[in-house]
Amino acid sequence: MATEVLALLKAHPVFSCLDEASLLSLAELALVRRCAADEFLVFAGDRWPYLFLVAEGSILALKESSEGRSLIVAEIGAGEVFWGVAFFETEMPNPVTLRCREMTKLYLWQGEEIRPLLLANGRLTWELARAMVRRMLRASEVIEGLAFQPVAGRLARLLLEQAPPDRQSLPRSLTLDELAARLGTSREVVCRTLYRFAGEGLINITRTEFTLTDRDGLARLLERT
Amino acid sequence: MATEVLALLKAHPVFSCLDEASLLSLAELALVRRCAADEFLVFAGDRWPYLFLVAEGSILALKESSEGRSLIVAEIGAGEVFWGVAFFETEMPNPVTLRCREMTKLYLWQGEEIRPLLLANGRLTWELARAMVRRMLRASEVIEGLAFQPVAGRLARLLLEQAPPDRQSLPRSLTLDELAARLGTSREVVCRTLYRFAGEGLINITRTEFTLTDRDGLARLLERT
DNA sequence: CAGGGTCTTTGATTTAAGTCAAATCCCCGC
DNA sequence: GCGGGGATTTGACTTAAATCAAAGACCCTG
Repeated sequence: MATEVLALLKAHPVFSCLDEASLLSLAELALVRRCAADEFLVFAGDRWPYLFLVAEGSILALKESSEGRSLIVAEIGAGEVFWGVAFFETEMPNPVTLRCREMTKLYLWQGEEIRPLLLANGRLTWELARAMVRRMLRASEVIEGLAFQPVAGRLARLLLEQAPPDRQSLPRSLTLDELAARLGTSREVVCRTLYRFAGEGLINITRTEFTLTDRDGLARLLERT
Repeated sequence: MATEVLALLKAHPVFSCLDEASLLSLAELALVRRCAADEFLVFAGDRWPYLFLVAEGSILALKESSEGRSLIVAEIGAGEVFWGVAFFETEMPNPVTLRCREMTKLYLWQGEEIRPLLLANGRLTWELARAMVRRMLRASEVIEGLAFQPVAGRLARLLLEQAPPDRQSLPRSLTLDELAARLGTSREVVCRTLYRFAGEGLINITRTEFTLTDRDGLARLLERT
């Protein structure tokens, strides 16, 4: 089955720089794992020294507060790489919990196993560093939203992101609780804000989908950053 | 004057892994820059492809909202490295503004100049990646604070961090505005919260310093994460 | 030592958002 | 077609925090 990993590696911006031999040895070192929806990969606070590549499904990186609220900080979809902090800093506990959003298949590599490859291959490590920077940019957006934007602004942005730019409608695939976790608020507030948008003619709400009737209006809510 | 850079590089966890020759060529490629207090290095939104090492002074990484509020997300002190996003992702605008907190001297390297060194030297790139992970951990704490903790909790943490663990008192070196920017709130709220702490017997306030009279009490404010 | 400027403190008010509770809706399997 | 369970919606209430305004305190300079 090494064929699948190999194909994934070859197609991936981080790994595609490797020569055939390195790709093969990487493929050999890979561990496979399948997780059911809602299954946990790591809990925040655990040490978890793995780098991984999602083959199918997707994984949520989230933080939980002791009062039971949670905040989703990233979604790692098929074809993307992510890592536990301990992959780099061996003794450090992970700052986020990783949970599968759906049935997910992933390949992982333990830190010590592939460190030699990284140390020997500057290009690979460089590409990995770039992937890290891109994650950091995302974290940066989260911080900006939490610090400067009211819930309405964050919700508007989420709606705009989720709806494909060409289409105006998006199916209600996320529950209010999930939306709330992505915004860092509660389901009630999300619900009210959605209906406020509807009242202002920005969106249309039906049981099965949202329709963005005024993209510019939504975008205007973001300007106040 | 290449001696100073060289000494700094040798002492630094990221660069100390290099051999003498690489260190020398790095030292030669270094640009020096001196900045006055409050001088800006980059504005958020600019492209800025540099990696830098602070020799003296310190630099604040901050975000600003259009309403004039600002949030300090990191402080880069003497001996530490940091980078503009464009150092890794050439076309990306920087997510934070960098501003000198005081008279600061730093050495910087332009992306293209030292990329060959990084690509050729996996160990160096690896150590840089680790430095990135440590910054990411910090960002993660910021997110957690903003998402789950009230201002009081964030302030308590800041006080505990600023006071050396052995001493109980810390000079009031930061203005209320600076404190507010570190917490993501306004000076008035910081002021009130400080006096609330004083009223609860957690700290003592004088014009020149704070005294932590009840560290455990402050720490208890953090548990509610 | 007077005066301007910055920083701090306090009060009054408003507002966004969190919380608790309850009603309703809807999907699904039996 | 019926009942149960999760998800949604709405109302009422509370609270943390933002905002606006103004008064003090302090420091430096001329």
